[in-house]
Amino acid sequence: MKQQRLSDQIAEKLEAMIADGSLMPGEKLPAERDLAHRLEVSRPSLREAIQKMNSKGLLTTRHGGGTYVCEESLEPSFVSPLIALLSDMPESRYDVLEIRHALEGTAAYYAALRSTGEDKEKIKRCFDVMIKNHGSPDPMDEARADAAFHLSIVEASHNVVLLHVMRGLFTLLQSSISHNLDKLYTLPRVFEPLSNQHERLMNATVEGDAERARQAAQEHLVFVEESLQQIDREEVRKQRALRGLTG
Amino acid sequence: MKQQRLSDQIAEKLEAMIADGSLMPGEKLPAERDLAHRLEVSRPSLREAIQKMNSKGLLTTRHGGGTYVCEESLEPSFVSPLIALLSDMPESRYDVLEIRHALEGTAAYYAALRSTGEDKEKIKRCFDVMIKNHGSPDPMDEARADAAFHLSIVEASHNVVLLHVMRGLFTLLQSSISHNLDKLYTLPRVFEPLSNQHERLMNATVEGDAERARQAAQEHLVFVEESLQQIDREEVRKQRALRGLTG
DNA sequence: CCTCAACAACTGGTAAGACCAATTATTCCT
DNA sequence: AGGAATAATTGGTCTTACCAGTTGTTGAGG
Repeated sequence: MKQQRLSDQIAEKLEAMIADGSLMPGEKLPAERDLAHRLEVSRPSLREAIQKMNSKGLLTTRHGGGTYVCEESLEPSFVSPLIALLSDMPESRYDVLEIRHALEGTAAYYAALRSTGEDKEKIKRCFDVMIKNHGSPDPMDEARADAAFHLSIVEASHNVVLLHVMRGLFTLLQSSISHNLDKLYTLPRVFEPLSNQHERLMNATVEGDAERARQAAQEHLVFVEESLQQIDREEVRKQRALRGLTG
Repeated sequence: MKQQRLSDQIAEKLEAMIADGSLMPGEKLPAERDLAHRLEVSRPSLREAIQKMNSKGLLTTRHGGGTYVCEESLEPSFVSPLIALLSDMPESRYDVLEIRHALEGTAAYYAALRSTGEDKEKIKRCFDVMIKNHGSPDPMDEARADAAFHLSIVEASHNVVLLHVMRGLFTLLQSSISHNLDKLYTLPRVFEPLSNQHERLMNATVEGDAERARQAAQEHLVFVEESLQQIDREEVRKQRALRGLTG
């Protein structure tokens, strides 16, 4: 019937890259000249596309600074109102874990079925980074590496909606990590089994054994949940001891 | 502290002219070269402004024909950009179903364990509304009632994060309903089993039988997924037949 | 005199190059 | 080592030119 404007095609391509996760929220786009050359279009055409996405709220541009994928408006709509809530009631962390328990099994299952060679390499890379970051001075580094590993598996499931949901959940978790979650990464007796679980999950996924992958993910989450509960219980005991001393 | 982009200033000026009636809906704008000269700006800048207003739905442009003020525009369209992105890809409906498949089972499970008497009453009310709305002139009514029913169960699971996630997913589903999803509610041979599944899900939940509730939810989602695939296949076949007639 | 096809003059679409302005990273001096 | 001047990078704008559809005119043929 008709041919689309070039700027529309460009915008569409960029939007698809955002939707399928190739472009992360907050990520910086290549420079206009660079990107125009790589997409084999002129700079004005690329600019028109960027302007359009800009007015849609998908990109933000700072003069001399660069163009970025907008993160606020791309946040899954459920996270922002929840962040405040989550820091007020720490027990809702278990709510997040319940959801992960349900979702990560499915993610691992489909990742085992659908992952490409590229996906598998990324999963292995994330695993290595996670191992390397153990014992880092900042526990957040380890938490981020952990999240990146799990998200690489979600990405390999090739379910774009799932990817955005899980990203939102991890954002949610990391924004409230200061409570107790960081302890999970520092306790030595926890790290060993955690690492083994991660390895089993990775192996089952890259080998394409869907059922084993789902199983591994679920066992992992059960362990995390139990460990957290234990940490919380110890925390409560410590608080009580302190109150005993002061009162 | 302004330093507004020139293209934004131009767009603003044009929007003001539309707002105060200087430019009537349907009216043709001067040619780009002409207008650029009259506004004392370059043509690329003017074009960027036009592109932006184009993506806002304020202007329409026909190659070689001219640029016109859109007659009837300004639908609210205040959905999140992410939702808009994902709505454009029809296959994301199946992504949503995969996630629901994982989540609703868990939701039903915990709803059976944790729901209060008040929760159970609300679930029953939503079920009745759903039955009553069957055959409504607007299929969207039925879709909304369906969503409300499922959300009432999620609510009864007393997992606030899960509730927010599922709300987001239903928004996503409803925003892309026009594709095929509405057919799901209109086919008579689909309604009966759908209704039975809903009833089994409700009964298991209010009776507190967690495992049966999870089972019912999962069977329901499997059925929905299969039905949708079948509808899509029929749609493809119909399109092929049409092409056969015209070609 | 009317019809219609070819042509000419718009109009928007794309491209390339140049220069300005703001930001960011680097380097050098104190 | 700290901070200011500077160089490199990046977005913002302009000019020019040419391509591609649309529209209106014109002129030849009925």
